Amino acid sequence: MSASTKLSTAVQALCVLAANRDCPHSSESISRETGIHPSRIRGILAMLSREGLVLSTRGLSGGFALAREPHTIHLQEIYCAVEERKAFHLDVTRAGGTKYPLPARVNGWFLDLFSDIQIQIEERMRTITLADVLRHIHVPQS
Amino acid sequence: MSASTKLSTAVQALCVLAANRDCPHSSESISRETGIHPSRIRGILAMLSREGLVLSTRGLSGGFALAREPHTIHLQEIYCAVEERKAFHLDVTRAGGTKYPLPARVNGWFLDLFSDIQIQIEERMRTITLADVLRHIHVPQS
DNA sequence: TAAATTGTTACTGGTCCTGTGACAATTGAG
DNA sequence: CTCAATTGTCACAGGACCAGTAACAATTTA
Repeated sequence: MSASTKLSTAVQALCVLAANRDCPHSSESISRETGIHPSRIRGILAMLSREGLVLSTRGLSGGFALAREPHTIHLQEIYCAVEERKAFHLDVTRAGGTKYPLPARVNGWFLDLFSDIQIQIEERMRTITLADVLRHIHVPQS
Repeated sequence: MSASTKLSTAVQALCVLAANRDCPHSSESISRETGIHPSRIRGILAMLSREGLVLSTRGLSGGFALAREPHTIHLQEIYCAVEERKAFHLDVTRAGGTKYPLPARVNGWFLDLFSDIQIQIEERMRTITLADVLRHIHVPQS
């Protein structure tokens, strides 16, 4: 698969944060709106926090909040924060080496093609912001 | 992942078939040139055979051969013959239903976006033929 | 009749993802 | 200060998918 549910979970959580920016949201409260396990939400929002997309504070009345305006948060950032692997990649564990020149050459060609496609996809995702998503799914922004 | 090694294996096998079109190639002989297990090659070439990309004959002096000219075989056909899953897809096992409207809406939006990207990728792969691959990896065509 | 070959199935092992629980670290309230 | 709430992180089990391999029936030719 190209995109795991992590990406969807991240966007859902960001939508919750964007819907009400007055106070931080706990993983519990986000879970109540999405049905996703709080621990999972914490794990994914921690990744977004490391990339500076959300702010997190511990302790009483702590929680998560958007770090920037929704129209400045791009889908590509969310994707890269959450997914380690490339969107479009090829498993080339079999190097081939000198014994089998054909697989080495074919895999090399594929790697070039796929990294090219990868760039195309990321460019496309860079044109979509969290504000666009909110508009499309009709979530009122505060 | 987006593309398994099946796609690479399929292209490698097609390159072997294209390099010498005079006689059918057995899975054994293709294995000797690629290092891939004969059973795996048979499985993948059976998929290509079902889609009409290669011809297969059993029995003595049987084997596999290209069904069409290399410049009429497009990468997109190979891909679709070999991969069940979409190149760019999202696991949306969690339907959400009426209890959680947010995930349902976000996942629906993602499905639209991804099928759009999928179309882009397939269009790109439709512009690449087996003959192009052979040229790029310097395999002489007979 | 026998040998060679494909087509298909089953099994094993590995990797990744999801869901879940647990607990230390941190922070604010009283 | 003490305690409760919260994040950050780790560990574990279960499932899905894939690669690699072996085995065997079906088919075809010599």
